[in-house]
Amino acid sequence: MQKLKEEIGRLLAPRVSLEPAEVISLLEVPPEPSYGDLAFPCFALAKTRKKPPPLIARELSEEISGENGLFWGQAVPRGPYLNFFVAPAAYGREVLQEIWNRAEQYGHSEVGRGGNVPIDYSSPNIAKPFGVGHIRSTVIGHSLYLIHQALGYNSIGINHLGDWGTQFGKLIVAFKHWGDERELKNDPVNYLYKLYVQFHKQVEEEPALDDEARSWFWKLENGDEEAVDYWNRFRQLSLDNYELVYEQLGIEFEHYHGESHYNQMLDRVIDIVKERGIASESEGALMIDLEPHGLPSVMLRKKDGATLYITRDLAAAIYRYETFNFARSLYVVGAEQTLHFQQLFKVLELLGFEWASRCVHVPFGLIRFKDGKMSTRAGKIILLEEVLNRSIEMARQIIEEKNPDLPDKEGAAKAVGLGAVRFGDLNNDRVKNIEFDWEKALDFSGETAAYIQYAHARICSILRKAGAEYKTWDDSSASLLDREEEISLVKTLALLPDKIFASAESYRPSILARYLIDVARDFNRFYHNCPVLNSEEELKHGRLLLISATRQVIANGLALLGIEAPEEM
RNA sequence: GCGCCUGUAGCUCAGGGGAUAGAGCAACGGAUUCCUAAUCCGUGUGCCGCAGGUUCGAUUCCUGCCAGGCGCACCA
Repeated sequence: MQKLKEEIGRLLAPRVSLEPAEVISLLEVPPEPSYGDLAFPCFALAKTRKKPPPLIARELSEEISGENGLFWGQAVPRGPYLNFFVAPAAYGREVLQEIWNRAEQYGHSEVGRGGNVPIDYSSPNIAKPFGVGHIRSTVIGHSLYLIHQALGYNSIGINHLGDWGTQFGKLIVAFKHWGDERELKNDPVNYLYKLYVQFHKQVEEEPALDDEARSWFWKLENGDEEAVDYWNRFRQLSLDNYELVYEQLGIEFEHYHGESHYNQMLDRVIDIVKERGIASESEGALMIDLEPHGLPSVMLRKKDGATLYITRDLAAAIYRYETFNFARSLYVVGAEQTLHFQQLFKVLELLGFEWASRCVHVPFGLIRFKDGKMSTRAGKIILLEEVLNRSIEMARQIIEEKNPDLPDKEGAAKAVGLGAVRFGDLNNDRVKNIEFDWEKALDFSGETAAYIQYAHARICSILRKAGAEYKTWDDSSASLLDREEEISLVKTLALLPDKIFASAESYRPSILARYLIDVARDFNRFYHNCPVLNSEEELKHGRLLLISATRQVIANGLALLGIEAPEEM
């Protein structure tokens, strides 16, 4: 599509006294394929030419009627638009050949120029179970990691574990009051979670527990041996549990720098803030006044000397800059923390760090039940493990029913089951809240990962049956694709690079996810109307090249969403 | 009270100054001598939350309002 645009740009630019780049940026895709493939709107010319746009469109079409386009067949005026139709032979050959040549690299680029992009994602709170709420950060973050990598950035996955803070005081108190060593050994994470919930129930009757918890956290921050000992055990037990989930999801992090990692930097952060004179003491606490900037003030140090979340986040931000000198620094964290990040970035700016503008909060909506928000404290939560297992089980059942002779049922069930869960989090705009619904989470029809994976598997099946002699590039075969279903599929395949880029620039993997649905839909229409293996020799070769390119696009796209593309299912 | 986000078909959601506003689900009806029917084709539905404003043109941009969600100093 890019070459077509460039050609139109060169052609039109001198006739409308604009730069080719300006013409290209004006081009749009008509709402209806029958109107054409690219449209040049003439509204902008109306003022300078003092003519109504429809007349300009007609005149332009006459002016260029003698020109022969390489990639466009004809240019037809329609109302205020000049509509260009692609020349199927040249265009199809061009697109398919690019995919053929670049293969796994198709859609990738070097725009990132190796710039470091630390991505803070997943980042669960230690000693709390990994619920479906965390999966959004994990899945979206991981996809952004892969997408940035594909654009030539050096992605750096950081699991900013919530392994510090008052919650550890609470856990220690709960464990000392009600803890049972045997139960802890048995099922550590769920047991710690039980204690956490119990603490919050009990504190309503015994408010003193809160003070006790605060004091234990104070001890922890001051290196009390017993406190540190508890902390170490709770932390390690939780980590072991998370790693099982990450392994299942195929995710690895470059760094497991939790909040505790920044403890030794906190004094320096406080010093820097004092040096710049933006902090002040208030009722014994250290504050930064953000009121002049339209934000609530933040507290860096409590009156008892303990630090807060934002203090550690400041340390983390500075650490990331000093370590990675990043091109961008992403925080894939829930929308409920938007204010926190506004405050964080504002403080960085007040500290005079020009790189503050390169820090980006990538927020996402909550997962909710029909009757309200999930809450770790209240024990209202669905475990991710359970969702993943049920999803895989459901996929297994469907395979048993539809394709009982499949050789690798287990592999396919895993790919489809995990893909469904991931896709559910990726296909809608991330800022919207999601209502958790088992039926929807386990539905494999319609706009789902399975729809895309199925198209991929069907293509693989056809390619397996085709002889080896078709596994070569052939110019003339690739030029034969002129049916509507073929052209429309080719045009969709041409969009992958744009979609990957757009996903990165807006930090929205949903753009890529939705695009892959379009690819699969276009393929299915083609598949139902155009026989491949039963076609006449040269056309058969051309169609094999087309579906081979389609397979490549789906495989490349799904890979960037972290979803497997099985060859059979 | 203040701030941020959301409001599009019965449901879940795409789209995003311009050409008749689109998918999936659900409902109903069709398609398999043929490459896996997890598919495809057809049928119906919209004060694009409300009211103003900018514009040749607004569902899209601006302002106000309404509704829902989230957040607002010793949690993370």
